[in-house]
Amino acid sequence: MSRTVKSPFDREAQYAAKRLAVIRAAGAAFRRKGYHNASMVEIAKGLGLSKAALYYYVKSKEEILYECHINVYDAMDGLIKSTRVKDENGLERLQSLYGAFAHMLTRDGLALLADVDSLKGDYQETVLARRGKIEQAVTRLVERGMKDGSIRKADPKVMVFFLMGALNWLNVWYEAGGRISGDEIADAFVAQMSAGIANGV
Amino acid sequence: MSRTVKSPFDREAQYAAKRLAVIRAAGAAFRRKGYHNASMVEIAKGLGLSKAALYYYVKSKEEILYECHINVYDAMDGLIKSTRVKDENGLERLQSLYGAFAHMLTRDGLALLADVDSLKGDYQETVLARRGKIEQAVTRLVERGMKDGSIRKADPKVMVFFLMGALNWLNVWYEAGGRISGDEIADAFVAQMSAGIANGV
DNA sequence: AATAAATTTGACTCAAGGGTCAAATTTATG
DNA sequence: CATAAATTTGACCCTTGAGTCAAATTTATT
Repeated sequence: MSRTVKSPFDREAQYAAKRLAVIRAAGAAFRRKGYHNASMVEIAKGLGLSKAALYYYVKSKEEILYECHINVYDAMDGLIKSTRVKDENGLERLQSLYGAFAHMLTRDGLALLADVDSLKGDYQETVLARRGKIEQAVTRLVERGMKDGSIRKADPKVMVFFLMGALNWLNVWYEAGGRISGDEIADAFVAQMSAGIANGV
Repeated sequence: MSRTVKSPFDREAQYAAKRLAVIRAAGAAFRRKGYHNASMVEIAKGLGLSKAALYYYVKSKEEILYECHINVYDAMDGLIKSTRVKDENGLERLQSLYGAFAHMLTRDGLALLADVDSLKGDYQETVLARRGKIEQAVTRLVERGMKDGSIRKADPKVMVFFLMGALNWLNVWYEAGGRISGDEIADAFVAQMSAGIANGV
């Protein structure tokens, strides 16, 4: 029926959607087997395409990896903004944000990849910069909490690395549809995170 | 001088020492650039050798990666044994162990590598099994703590993954000789770990 | 149906890097 | 010193996998 929508927008949208599908599929493969162990042919086959077709949507394998990273960081940036609530203290905000992170990472499609080393030049710089931004935002929340007394005083950087580590590791062991649901993970992570840094006074 | 010690032991010891040096150097490179981005030629050059010489000490690149993993797990097993103290509750034991882990990982030479996916067959199975053993040991401590009341009740597995994540991430961001010392890291990690899981009742 | 644009592909090129080997070099031993 | 064993190497082979391209196929447009 309305299969033939012809707005000039349609073509681009179609292309963008397929491009995204390529990136998602590749990302899943990267997560499962690692960047270098997942070949373009495999990824293509998984989508019912030939390798050459992938290059119609994408410039290089490295670009795919780059996009995978950026997609997660975009999502995280979004969560940082959306969990910004006026009348909450540092700890409360961090709880919302951390829970949102955990929740997002347990949904299919988005995963924190480890292979930053496989990116070169600008790609790597940009990704590291983006990751740095996220860490900064989290660090600011922690510092805020230390000031308002909701978080105990300690080295904020180390605290944040500790917390981000748990998130990064999440994508290594967690598999969707397993014994534990994403919601449960998120709750457990928030609990453990906040107990670890809350001010016990 | 006593440069010419000739016990039949000497030759083997020499060989073993060099072999270990190869594995250490490779491990450092793997950590810095990732398994696939560190070439055998590079590793060899770093040791003032040719690539071919490496193969006198080692069967394959994969074997090196395997040994790197095993070395860490051996060390961890050692720490598990040495921190086993009779009259301590679960939380106290876990504090000792976790601190020992963090301390070890901030010393040069040993690092938790991420590239398990690059191992095939028995290599991978063994490494995963070893990692599993470590996680089990930690999980047992957590469960013990839940029974003796020192650790709050929750899903032990998730708790442990959270904690192990922080350790795994450690090797990504920590660089020896930086702003913070290994001891400080260890202390901070123990504090945050135990606050996160301690029983607040 | 004819034409043009968008997709897709098979077949190919090419570089990188792991691994091998016979020969050279160093080190120890009678 | 001569001989043997232990190390090391340069040159080479070979597989894997990323990326390319002209041609084929599918999808829209007139």
